[in-house]
Amino acid sequence: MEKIKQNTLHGEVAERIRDMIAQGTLAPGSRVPEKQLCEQFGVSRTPLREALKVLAYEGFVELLPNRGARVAKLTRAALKNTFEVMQNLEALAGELAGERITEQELTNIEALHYQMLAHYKNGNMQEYLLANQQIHEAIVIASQNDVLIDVYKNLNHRVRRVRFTAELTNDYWSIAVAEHEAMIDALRARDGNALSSILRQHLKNKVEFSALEEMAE
Amino acid sequence: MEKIKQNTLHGEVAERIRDMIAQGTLAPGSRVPEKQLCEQFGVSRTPLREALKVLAYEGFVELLPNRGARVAKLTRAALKNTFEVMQNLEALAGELAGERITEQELTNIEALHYQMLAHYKNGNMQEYLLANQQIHEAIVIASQNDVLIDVYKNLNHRVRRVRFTAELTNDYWSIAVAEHEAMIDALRARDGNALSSILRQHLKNKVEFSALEEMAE
DNA sequence: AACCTTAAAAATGAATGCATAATTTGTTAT
DNA sequence: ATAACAAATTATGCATTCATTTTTAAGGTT
Repeated sequence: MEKIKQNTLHGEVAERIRDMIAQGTLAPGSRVPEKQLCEQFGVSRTPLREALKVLAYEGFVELLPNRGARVAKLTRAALKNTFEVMQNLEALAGELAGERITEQELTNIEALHYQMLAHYKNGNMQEYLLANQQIHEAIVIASQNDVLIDVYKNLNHRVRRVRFTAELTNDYWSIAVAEHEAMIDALRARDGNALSSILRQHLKNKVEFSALEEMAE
Repeated sequence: MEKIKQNTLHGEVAERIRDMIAQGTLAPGSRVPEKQLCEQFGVSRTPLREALKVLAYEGFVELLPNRGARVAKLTRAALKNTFEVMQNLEALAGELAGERITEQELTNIEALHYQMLAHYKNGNMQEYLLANQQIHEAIVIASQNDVLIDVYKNLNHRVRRVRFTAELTNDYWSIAVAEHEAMIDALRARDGNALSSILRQHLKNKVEFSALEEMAE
């Protein structure tokens, strides 16, 4: 995985810790050992602690006074809540994208869509999920609302671990693909309202059928 | 104003800086002088810098590598985007609150509502806006969705400066009060859908009529 | 006088050091 | 043997210090 070069040390450290949490190297509920991570990253405690403050506000860890940081548990309730919000944000994004999407963005999403279809035909679920994810992100970006984009990305970050470990049943998979077809149609027609309701339904199905909530403890 | 006791120094510092930004003591676009603030608060640079990392994530300041922190400008576009998202989040909150609000929460909101009406009758705009704000927050809390609550509070924080400097025209003010009446009715009936659409309209009106977007530079 | 170059000053980013709180370990008493 | 207490170890929170970068200022050149 190519890593985006962060200008700041604490930013780099935060990114590394986020990865470790997403990959499960740092188990949920476990404490974050400052000293050990410092040695591992070859940095002092100052930038590491700064990174922890940021991660705390992003919801990746929780800070207990005089007890350091613990990896936040992604409880079932938290996952449900996060999806509930993301669902709504994507619906808003769709609505706005209908009015604001550029030709180039549309072309790009279409390309991703066809790639995704190919992965579906090949039964390649990992690649499918990746393209799928990129399409959803692209729609959010097409909303041209920076605040929406930021908030969405943060929430997406928090749940990315479960997003890519989901198992799709064949039945649901075909439904999802059909819904994606409808999304593309709505985008081409610049029909924000249609796109919005398709997205809302799509994400509701996703949570229901892919048993995403089962993935949290 | 009573201040909530923060356990951590950096949390306390962050709160103080937020206030300074909200009150305009730290002007938008100006740099945040670490040394000066350290002396003023009587703390060292470490907790102050930790606070700045948090504030950057919250959108109050922006961090430039090797150039420290600058107070983020609340541009008109950013304000518009923020309201766009908040509007949607409140609509979602209303929908959920319809299903989930507790008796006690409802009673509390009713009480706030009557307080607000009193301030309206007295023409006390500051107090009105405060009660208004508390009602909106209470509805969001009644959604029982912690993620939603967190995101909403953060966005609300960012725009609080303009929220309380808004000037309401008498015409709009009476419309707003009527909409609030409808909100209370919908809540009492536990009608999430109705509440959701009332909130959506209410917030759209608020932005339009109170000329909130004019308040940003 | 305006502009560029260069040196001094100030500010930032990160490492280290110190005091305090929490955790672990070892001992003793029941 | 288990539980409770106490000492030692460890980790955290904050202050201080050091190195690097940026900003400011001065002096010289055109």
